[in-house]
Amino acid sequence: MRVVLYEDNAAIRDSLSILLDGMPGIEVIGAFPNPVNWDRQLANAQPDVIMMDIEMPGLDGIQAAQAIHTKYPLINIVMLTVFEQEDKIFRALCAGAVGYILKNSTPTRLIEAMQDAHAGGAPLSSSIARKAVRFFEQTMPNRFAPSDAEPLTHRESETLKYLVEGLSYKMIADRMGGISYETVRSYMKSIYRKLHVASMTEAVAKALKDGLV
Amino acid sequence: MRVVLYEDNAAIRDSLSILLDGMPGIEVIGAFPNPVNWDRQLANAQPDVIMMDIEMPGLDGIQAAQAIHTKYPLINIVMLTVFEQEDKIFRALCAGAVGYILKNSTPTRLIEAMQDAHAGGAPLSSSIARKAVRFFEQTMPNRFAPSDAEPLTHRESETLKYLVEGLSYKMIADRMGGISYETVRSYMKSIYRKLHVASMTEAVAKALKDGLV
DNA sequence: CTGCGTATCCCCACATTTGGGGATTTACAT
DNA sequence: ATGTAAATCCCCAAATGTGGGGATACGCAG
Repeated sequence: MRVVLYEDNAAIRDSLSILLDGMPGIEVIGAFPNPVNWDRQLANAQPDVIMMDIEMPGLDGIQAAQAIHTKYPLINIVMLTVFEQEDKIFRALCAGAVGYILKNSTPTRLIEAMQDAHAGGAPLSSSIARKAVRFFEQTMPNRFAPSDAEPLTHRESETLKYLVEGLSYKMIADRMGGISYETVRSYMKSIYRKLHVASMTEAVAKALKDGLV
Repeated sequence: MRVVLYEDNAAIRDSLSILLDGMPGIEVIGAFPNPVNWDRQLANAQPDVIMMDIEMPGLDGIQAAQAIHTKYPLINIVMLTVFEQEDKIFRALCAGAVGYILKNSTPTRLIEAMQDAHAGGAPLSSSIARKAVRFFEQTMPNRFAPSDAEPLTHRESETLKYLVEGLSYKMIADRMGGISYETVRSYMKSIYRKLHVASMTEAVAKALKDGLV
């Protein structure tokens, strides 16, 4: 398991480096005080896991995580932080981080977390995992719920998808292979009936809230 | 810690009962083959944790979980299942379950899971936690992201909120204290400019995707 | 006091959506 | 073969939204 560290505090960075490198099966191939040059630093290194401090002077670890994750989606990024702040947790997870570990964790826990991340898990503390789980319920209470709604046909789903992308009837007609405007209208009428809505905005809101897209 | 079990297989139900009841600090106050009568069964019992089988003949454990969670939001519901099916996981979490444990887990792991749930954690296997975490990134890549968008004024946010609820300009005007249709139009124009959109659907989609509501 | 932003309102012309009717062809199952 | 569902197209009239201009009043910072 190849690891890269980003941590501004030199003492912590060195301790982590030594701790991780001392484990069999773990190799620290880079340890930097900040991720400004992540692109260059990761170009040759092919780390399996990155441990990223959130609080770094002058640079947001979460934004760095987002950038890195976009370019290297296979690298498992674990955020490291002192405090358990809900907003940062969600921002980190949305940015593509797979784990969120507190700095005061035991060395054993830290190593476990890295191995967990590498093995396809998501190292989160219990209370953080609970916050994440609660989020599902709060954000999408209907999503995946057993629904009694009539299922949309293939073309109707397609229409709805384009609608959510903000296209007008005319644009949708074009995008669906140059079919007629009136055909799109037909699909929309069916969608309205099946979804129990009466306007584009309602359809879009329902599609997004219920995960129809 | 007071526990109630729902599991149709009598053998498994009895084993779990004995296993859990044998632990110090754990008391099994009910064990039933299905949750049809959950309302009566839970009225007098005040369990801290419910272990709910997902696959029960004639009754969906997830729907039961939803009903129970709605009435008793403080009870920690842990789903128990044989297979790790992604759709069921998300449905369970959206229904209010806090954990998702496989039946082939070790007795130790099962007990840990119950204690974790009771302690405010979320007992999920590594791979399930990863799926949940991935979900954040896939569903709301922009949500919580540091945004450079112009902030909406109070009235604009209000307008956008109603828009997402599916209201028309006229209805929004009514809902906002009987202000003029033209005023709503003004707000919409500002919203379009600030959000870089040009239609109600785009505005709604952006509002929901970026968590502006 | 002189901007600046916010909140409120107005007009016109044009584009788009909505609700109500239809229609044909193809495919698939009874 | 007969019916049902999907996919495709059409018309009309009315409602609604969009883009372009304005306007007044209020409060607050410089």
